Amino acid sequence: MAESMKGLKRTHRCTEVSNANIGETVTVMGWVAKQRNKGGIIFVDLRDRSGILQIIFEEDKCGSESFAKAEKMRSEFVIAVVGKVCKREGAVNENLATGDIEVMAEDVRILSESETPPFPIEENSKTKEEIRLKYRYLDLRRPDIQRNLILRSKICAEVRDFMTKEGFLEIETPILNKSTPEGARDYLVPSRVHPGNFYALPQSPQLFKQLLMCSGYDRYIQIAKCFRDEDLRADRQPEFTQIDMELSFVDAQDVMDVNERLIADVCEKAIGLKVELPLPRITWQDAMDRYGSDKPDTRFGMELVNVSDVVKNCGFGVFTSALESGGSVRGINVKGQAGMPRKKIDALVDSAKGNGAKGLAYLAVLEDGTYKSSFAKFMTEGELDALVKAMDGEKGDLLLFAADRNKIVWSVLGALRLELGHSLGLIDENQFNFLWVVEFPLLEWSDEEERFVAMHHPFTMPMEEDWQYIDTDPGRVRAKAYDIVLNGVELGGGSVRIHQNDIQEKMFEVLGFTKESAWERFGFLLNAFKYGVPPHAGLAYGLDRLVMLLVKADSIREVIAFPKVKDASCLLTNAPDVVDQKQLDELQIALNLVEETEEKTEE
RNA sequence: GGCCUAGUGGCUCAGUUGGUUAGAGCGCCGCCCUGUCACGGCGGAGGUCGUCGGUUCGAGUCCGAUCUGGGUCGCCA
Repeated sequence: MAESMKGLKRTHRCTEVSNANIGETVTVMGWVAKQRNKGGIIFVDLRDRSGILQIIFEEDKCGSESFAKAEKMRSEFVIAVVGKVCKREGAVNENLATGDIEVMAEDVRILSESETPPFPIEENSKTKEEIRLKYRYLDLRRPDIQRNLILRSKICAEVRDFMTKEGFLEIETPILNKSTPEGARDYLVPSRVHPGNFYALPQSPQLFKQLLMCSGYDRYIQIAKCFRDEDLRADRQPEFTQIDMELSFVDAQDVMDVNERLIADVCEKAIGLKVELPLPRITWQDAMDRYGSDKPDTRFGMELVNVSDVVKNCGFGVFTSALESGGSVRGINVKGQAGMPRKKIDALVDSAKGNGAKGLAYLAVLEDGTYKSSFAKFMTEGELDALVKAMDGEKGDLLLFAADRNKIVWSVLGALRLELGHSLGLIDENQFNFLWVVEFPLLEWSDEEERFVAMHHPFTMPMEEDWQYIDTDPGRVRAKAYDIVLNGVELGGGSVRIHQNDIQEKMFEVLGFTKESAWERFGFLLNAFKYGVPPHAGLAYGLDRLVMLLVKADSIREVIAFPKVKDASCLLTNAPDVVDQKQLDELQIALNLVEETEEKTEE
């Protein structure tokens, strides 16, 4: 039976009670984590968001009524305890912050009883995520999740504090927006007042923050909810949070400078991590050439080596034909793995194929100096020696090669490098390697749409020295865009924006927009630019990813209070769900559901 | 949409080439216990093996489909 807390006021959280309070009477409230009944004495571990405090019940101290309540206490009962803080008579518990004290109960109330929870409320839960998310309100009681969310809150507070001191203004932008269907799929919201018309939830506050620059707010920041209707991943949710910013009268250097200091400040205050500044920088081209990725994990080596020149005249057709069709041959040196069993190598080949490779060539430098290789018979000894030398191959090394279009070679070897880095234990989990990737290509060829698309977005400023190639060789033009990467995860990205009409119009033209369609979609921004627009630049972080990495979680769901599962539904609330016909009628929406077709009859 | 992976008491798992009544730890319930903190002791309850279909004398185990989580590719300007 639930009792009232009338007349009681909590004086401390559990671990706020300390040695300094010995002899004092305190009132603590929280959840029963554990009850240990020794017969004449009952111990209760009381838990709240601060941690655990031991309560002790003895009948002659607390009275028979309270003792009877203590006897019936079960896990997750919510109780209030009034009692005296004592030094422990028994052994000290080194595992608890409050391990050398306890509260001798004098009065107790059971504020709320609890059914037995479906899974234990404890750290390092091994419970399936499905169940954890269904009972997320219980899962969120677990100390490690609580620490994650508390740290997340601290990071947000620190970001606001730091940025405010740097002269940034926090300004909210709308959630109900105009749909601009370039980029990710929009979440649409129907309008009751304008039947047949839809708002879109923001994928990011991009255009609004640029408008704020037009309006003279100079330095803007927002911790902004964003929405993208795309498939989920371990580090991707359909709704997520950005630390979004935009600055006027700055260049890329200024943006990176303030953000490095922000990162260093937040890391130090949140987890006591000292980040050395300035952060390393690498061009996009170097990142691809060395790591096969535009978000390199630099915590280990095994860099890619371009051996195209070495093998261009060799007898191995796979290599030469890749080169003839404009591709490259590159390799990685897996140190000391020449003895890798055939089965494992085959698994690597399969995973390379999964990433788009037609195959994967290997060469093991055995301890006796001979080679074991999938392509040795196609090459002369001299060619093999030259290749091994180019790869810095020593006795005991395993060399892996991919030959194809650059894009495929990079992605195959980049993925392989990461896979091997993890499986061979080459990664120091305590290392935090931040770096900037700069000078991204402005445009990217889309096979699907058979045109160039913006790699970042259509408002990204090209580099002056490359702008001359925009007509003759658009793929060569680099952008004033930068990404910040931590341990192989893209933490954030941004760019200097175009503020000149002629460049913007040219961009739209290159991207295949007609003048009309550009104005239809972005007219409000282009109009604003007619009335005096300052040069501006910005950046946005994925807050969830930042927190995830700082707490060393392996999924973003561990740092989001109520995340969605793989198919973007919520196991707790069962959203999304059907709605009443009445609601649809009001919106004048008729459903036109496509029936599941059965197309497995023939054969 | 593709590929990979998991589903067995409340939780986490084991379950051999298909073979009697499907086991363990934790949790839960009852009794006992005045210094426990992974408390301890004794006793007990609890499972149509995700679902449907098939093969078989016989299916947790084999086959097919399907559902539900997770990872990944596509996708994410």
